[in-house]
Amino acid sequence: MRILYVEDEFYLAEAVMHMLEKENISVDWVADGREGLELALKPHYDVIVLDVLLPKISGLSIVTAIRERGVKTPVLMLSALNEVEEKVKGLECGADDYLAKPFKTAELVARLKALARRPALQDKHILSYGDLGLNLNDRSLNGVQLTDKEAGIIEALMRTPGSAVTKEQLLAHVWGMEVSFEENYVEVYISYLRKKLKMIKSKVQIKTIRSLGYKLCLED
Amino acid sequence: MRILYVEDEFYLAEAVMHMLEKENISVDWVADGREGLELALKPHYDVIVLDVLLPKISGLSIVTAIRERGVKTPVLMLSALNEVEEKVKGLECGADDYLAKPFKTAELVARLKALARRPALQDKHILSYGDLGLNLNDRSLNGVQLTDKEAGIIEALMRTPGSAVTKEQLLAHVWGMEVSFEENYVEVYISYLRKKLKMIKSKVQIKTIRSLGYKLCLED
DNA sequence: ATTAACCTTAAAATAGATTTAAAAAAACAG
DNA sequence: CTGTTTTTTTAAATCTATTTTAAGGTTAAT
Repeated sequence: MRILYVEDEFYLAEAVMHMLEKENISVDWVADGREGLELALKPHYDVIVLDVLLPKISGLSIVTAIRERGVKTPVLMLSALNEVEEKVKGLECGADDYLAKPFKTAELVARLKALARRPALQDKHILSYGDLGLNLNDRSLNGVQLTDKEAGIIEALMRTPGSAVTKEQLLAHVWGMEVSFEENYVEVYISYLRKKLKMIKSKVQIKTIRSLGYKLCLED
Repeated sequence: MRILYVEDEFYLAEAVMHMLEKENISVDWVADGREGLELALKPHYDVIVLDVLLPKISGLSIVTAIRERGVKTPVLMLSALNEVEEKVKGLECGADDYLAKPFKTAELVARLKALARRPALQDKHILSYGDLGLNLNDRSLNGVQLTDKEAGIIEALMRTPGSAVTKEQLLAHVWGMEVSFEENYVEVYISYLRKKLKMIKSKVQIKTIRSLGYKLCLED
């Protein structure tokens, strides 16, 4: 099992890492919120453990941010005992479990195992493919805002992962039946989307299949 | 310190009571939900400890019921490890802390003391997001007074942190179903609220998602 | 090489959002 | 009750993001 551990108290972090490694859990430790967020966005971890109070970006903000971008890795929050409000907020933000400080390492291990075991929670308003997460609630793709038409196109592509979608289908899905095939709406919006995918630095690409349509695929 | 302990597992209850009495905590133990509710309504206790699963009336229902009747005694919920949904529900219902089973008695004692120590929670309804705190009692946002409609709008946004709320939802929430979509009430009040957010110098912003609605987000 | 399909871009048009101010209604104080 | 103040509603002017249109450049297939 591999976890990401974001914690700014050095001695605590060291002690915990030592114990976890005995349990055969490999730990990536960072002390800084910003760095933590960056790593948390990668899909490498079985569980992410976040301290609530962190330099630069709080643990709560990290959970919110990664959940908005469709990252579903289980999150365990750590915080000083009795900060009940923090706890509630943590769970509301999308954390999966909570542990009050100070804690027994044995309990941490038990909870980590429980979290790692459980089936990846799927959030129904997030559609994902590769490293992309489309939030249908606020029309954002990995955090960047899409317009109505952009979201319509990428949604259609993401709902049929791997297989091609014709231009006519896309037109029908986003603009409705009545528009003529003459218009180049689809080409224009595919171009806009590719620009945004590049901006996100996604590994997903929109591949054109000439005289047929488009499909999503992974780089290479 | 005196607590009410509602628990249907006899052997667990006995063990816990034994430990707590050593700590000089006097315990009233009942095994039944209905009886538990009756006692919980009395103001005799420093803390109420509730198992979630109980005969007749669940722990969750007990919290809801006593909070509705204005009882402010701190509540600690007990439930099997990893039932995260239960946990969230428990806290939403008005419980103050949560402990997963199985637990170390030492931890239970620590949390009981923490709960008993804390100032009687005055039910000042405060909703928070980022650096904002909306006081629902006097309709003030970080000290500045809001009007009825302003408060209604920001409340709806703050209750779904991070996710978008449509204009129709806002209209329905603040003005009721019957108003037509033609009116620009929402736009007007969003404008007023932004002015007040600026005045407060909050880091929270109201982001518009064109043709969809609004959501709260942090600066940047 | 030719041609049809596709890509990109930028300007024009539009739909939707913002801001204001004034009128109407409601709340409040004397 | 009456006048004053605050809040809500209405409406119009302004602004802006998104969509549409259009045109010239690029690519791939025969």
